[in-house]
Amino acid sequence: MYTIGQVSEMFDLPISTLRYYDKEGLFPTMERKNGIRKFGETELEALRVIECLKGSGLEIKDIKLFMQWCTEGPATYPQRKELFERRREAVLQEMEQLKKTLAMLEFKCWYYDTAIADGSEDRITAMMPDKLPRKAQELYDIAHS
Amino acid sequence: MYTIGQVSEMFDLPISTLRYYDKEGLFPTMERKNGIRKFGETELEALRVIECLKGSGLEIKDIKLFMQWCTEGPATYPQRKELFERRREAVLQEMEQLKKTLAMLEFKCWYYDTAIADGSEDRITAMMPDKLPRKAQELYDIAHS
DNA sequence: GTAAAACCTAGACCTGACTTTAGGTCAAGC
DNA sequence: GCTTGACCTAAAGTCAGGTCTAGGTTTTAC
Repeated sequence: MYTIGQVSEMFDLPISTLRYYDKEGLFPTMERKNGIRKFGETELEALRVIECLKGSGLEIKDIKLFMQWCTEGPATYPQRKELFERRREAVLQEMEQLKKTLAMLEFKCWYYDTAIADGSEDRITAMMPDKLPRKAQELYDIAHS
Repeated sequence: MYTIGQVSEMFDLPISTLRYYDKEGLFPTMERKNGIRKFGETELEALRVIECLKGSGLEIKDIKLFMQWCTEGPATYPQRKELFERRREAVLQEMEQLKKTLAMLEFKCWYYDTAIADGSEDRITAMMPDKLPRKAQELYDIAHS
């Protein structure tokens, strides 16, 4: 069993954030001793899941819902499974989007490298949008797809 | 030249958001006619860059700074290049993080699939943390790395 | 030439996710 | 037993990124 301060160190999260999560109902079965929170294995695993679901773009109030399901036994396994399935799809989409963002950023890196070498953007703009060097064209096409 | 309503449709962004971007200084050279905004090619390209930089996690006030540089000619090419370079690194990191998130989500999908089949989590928890089936173990290890 | 649709501004409001503050309680070391 | 550090609560404050409102102007279509 850990205190809030120990958990704060372990997860590198401010104590205020842990208390906020608790207030929002993210640790529905956490115990206390004289008012002081006792974080057990359940809460540490909850925190791992919170970071994961947050990273997938889920809101706190929906994470709370999941934590609630976890207290309701096997009957909620299907809901929980479906939640992770949907988050998985959201993350895959986000990754696709990031690939385009990355292509745009790399295109812009090439763009400014070239502009610096040339001293102006004139030569590049004359090549746009479809007479760029192979590598640059590929990035441009991904970014604008 | 386009009106704010046309641009709103083209980019699927609320008109209020375009006005907000303008107020925040993201279109520093936009023209007006009788007070009415005229979006030109410069502004459309600015919007593409805004979406890209926003997607990379950059804040509006920093995007504004970039747009400012764009009005200052070739002297700011190096800053602009460096900005894209840094955003590129941020996005690569974000992608790494998302891979872990995805592994966790897929692990949890497997977890609940198995729990549903078993009717309880007992058999799984007995296998944790390092006696899981190969595929599940791989996901678990990535997620907890 | 007039009505409706599309535009404008300033400023208030909203949401999510914290963070800070003020005032108090608990526990560990001396 | 007392001080100090770690804990507690409720409630207010913060910040980013919008969104909405009220009241007014401009453009477009008849």
